[in-house]
Amino acid sequence: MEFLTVLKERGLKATPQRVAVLRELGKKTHPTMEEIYIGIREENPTISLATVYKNVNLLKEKGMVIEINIPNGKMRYDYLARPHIHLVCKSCNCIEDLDYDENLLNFQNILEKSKGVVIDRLDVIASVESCSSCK
Amino acid sequence: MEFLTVLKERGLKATPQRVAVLRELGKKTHPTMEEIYIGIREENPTISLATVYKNVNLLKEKGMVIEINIPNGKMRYDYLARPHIHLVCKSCNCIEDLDYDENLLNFQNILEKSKGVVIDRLDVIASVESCSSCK
DNA sequence: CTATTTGCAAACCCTTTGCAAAAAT
DNA sequence: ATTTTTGCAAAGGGTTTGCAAATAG
Repeated sequence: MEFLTVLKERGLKATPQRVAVLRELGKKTHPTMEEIYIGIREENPTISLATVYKNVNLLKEKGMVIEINIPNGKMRYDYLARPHIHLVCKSCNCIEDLDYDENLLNFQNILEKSKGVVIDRLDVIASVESCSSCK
Repeated sequence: MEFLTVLKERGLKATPQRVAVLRELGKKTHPTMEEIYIGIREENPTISLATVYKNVNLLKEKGMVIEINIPNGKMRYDYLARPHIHLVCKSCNCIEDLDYDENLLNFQNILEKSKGVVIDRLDVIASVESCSSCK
């Protein structure tokens, strides 16, 4: 299993609960804490919500997971394979992952030069009222 | 006063508390709910925190105020004169407003065309570890 | 005069914490 | 054997709500 290696690399113990959290986050669903909890409970009915919180936060600190802070919505979480941005639809609540494009990289470079800073993190959330999959 | 007109246009009553909320948000400080409350109390010591919440949320619904959802930080609010993006510094907690540039507009256009959507809102938050004003 | 808004306190999330038992290395 | 992690229940923090009194238009 890929996750076992990834955890070992960061010096984290591979408990069944932790692996389950990673597995849930690995699905392309961008779940909330609650949804991760509910998802895991189907296979591991004894996991506690507190454990989910602790693990997601730990994985976030280790840079393996990011928060997606959707306008007027609950916090969602995503397994971070590589940096990407999010397209969220207010009608069907779907979230699509998109790669950075050239324009966004240009934007970032110009900003870094003009302000004399190093951008550590660029959160981009594009919100639409309805998308192609919800009509 | 500008705010009185703006409120009237949206059919909202111009209570002293509401005007004070707008005045606080008009400062370039990107305050939290608590900070708005504390700021107003200096002049209007009887305002309640609940009233601040109610007003900020109402102004948000009416499109006069936006939330700024900073990674790992409290929610901040901003009087929305015209759309802009935010450069936040983790060291000094400052937030600088920046205008959209050509690259960002290109990015938005391309995304709209390729996905067949209309972007209703584009939240861009660039985070830096330290900025020019905090060394 | 009527509809909205305020302020208070209680209720309501969501999230974190302390700690003893369990599990991983 | 040592350190980390779990699960529980309680505490914490921010936000919302219900309602009577006050205020704006």
